[in-house]
Amino acid sequence: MIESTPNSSEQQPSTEQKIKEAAQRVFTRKGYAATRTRDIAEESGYNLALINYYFRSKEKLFDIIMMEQIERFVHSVAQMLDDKNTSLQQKVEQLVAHYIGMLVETPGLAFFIMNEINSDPAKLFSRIQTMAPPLHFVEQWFAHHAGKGNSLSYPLHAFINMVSMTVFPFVAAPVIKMKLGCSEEQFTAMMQERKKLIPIWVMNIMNQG
Amino acid sequence: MIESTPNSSEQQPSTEQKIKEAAQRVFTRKGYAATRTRDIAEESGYNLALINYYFRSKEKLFDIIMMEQIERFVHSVAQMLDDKNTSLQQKVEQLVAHYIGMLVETPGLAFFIMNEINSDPAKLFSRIQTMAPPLHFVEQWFAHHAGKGNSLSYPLHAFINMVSMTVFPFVAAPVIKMKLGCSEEQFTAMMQERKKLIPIWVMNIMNQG
DNA sequence: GTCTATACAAAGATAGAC
DNA sequence: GTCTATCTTTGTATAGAC
Repeated sequence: MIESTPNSSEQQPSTEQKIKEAAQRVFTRKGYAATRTRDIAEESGYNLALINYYFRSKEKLFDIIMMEQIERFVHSVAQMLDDKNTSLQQKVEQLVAHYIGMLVETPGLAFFIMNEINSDPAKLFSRIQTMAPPLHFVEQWFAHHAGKGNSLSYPLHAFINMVSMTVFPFVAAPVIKMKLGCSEEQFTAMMQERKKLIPIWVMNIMNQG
Repeated sequence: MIESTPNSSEQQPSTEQKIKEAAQRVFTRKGYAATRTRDIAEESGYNLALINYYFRSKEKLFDIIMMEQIERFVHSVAQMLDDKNTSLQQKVEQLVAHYIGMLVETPGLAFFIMNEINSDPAKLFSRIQTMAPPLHFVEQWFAHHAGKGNSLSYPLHAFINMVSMTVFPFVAAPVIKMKLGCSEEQFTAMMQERKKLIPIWVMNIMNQG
């Protein structure tokens, strides 16, 4: 195996790091399939062989980059979801805002995750599983439904709705932009509106019998 | 260019048609990326070169197959959406049920559409555009919001919500299945439940101020 | 550890014979 | 229209200089 990069608090970025950053730029610009390992080599300023030396394959390199993004996201969210001092509604508001904020800033992330989910769900799932300890949010979510006489699956439906309304617009973004007249700003503005609206809709759905 | 297939009401399937059917089977079974043109050749009983003779590339062949599926779907929906004798709520119920029904029966279709949307949105959009004449549904949708003092973008939000809640679960299906314990039947049962629930949620959202 | 050059295999695309 | 043989691109791997 390859020695993991040692330097974390010294010097400038390592070669490995520079390759990763170059790869991220190219992948973001052209997408996975259209990116050739030779493109990444050129963008990084290093040779083709170096990519293979550090990361055994194009796919592994891609996975590493995107998994890091997902991990950063999950960690940042885990903290807010485990806060004992916020109400369920506040958590929903924070979660939705956080999701949308990240997806606005990281174009292609939603698409990547969808791709991962559909090509190797187990890998992604286990990776996220280990990152997600029991959360206060989960308790609150189910407690909220407890007294309502809903079917057992209702909390799951409500959760799926929250994620759907938040994430799906990004997956369908190109089509929505065309409807709005191809403007990136309009799309972002609409998603900002949704930061306020989605929690209202979600809470309403949760309070239905 | 290649001569379009002539036979529509005579004889058995043409070679072109047989290749298309073989390709559909392989694509459905293995997914686009994992399907080799050689697999399709073998499945069809013809030679590798024939595929290229009829459809210039693997990608074009795939596009043709999936576009045909989408067209079939859009046409079947257009009729119900233009019906002057059904209420808006009835149309929503029909639309959601129809979407879910098709996605349950055609695994991978949601994923394909998502991919199309993100790789060449214009192609897909123009293709669907030409298929969608002004529909009674659209009038009813906006009329419903007219007197409500909502923001101008609210009808769009409501529409996005409907599509999101309907389609997104299929895109995220692998993860949901894992949560439910990997059972295909449970997932389908859940989507059948949603046929009834989504219209309720959508109408509630539309009736909010 | 870093890099150049090169080899190799898989898979899509094509030329040309029939 | 159909097939065989071949070309090209691209991901991957290795040998060897420094």
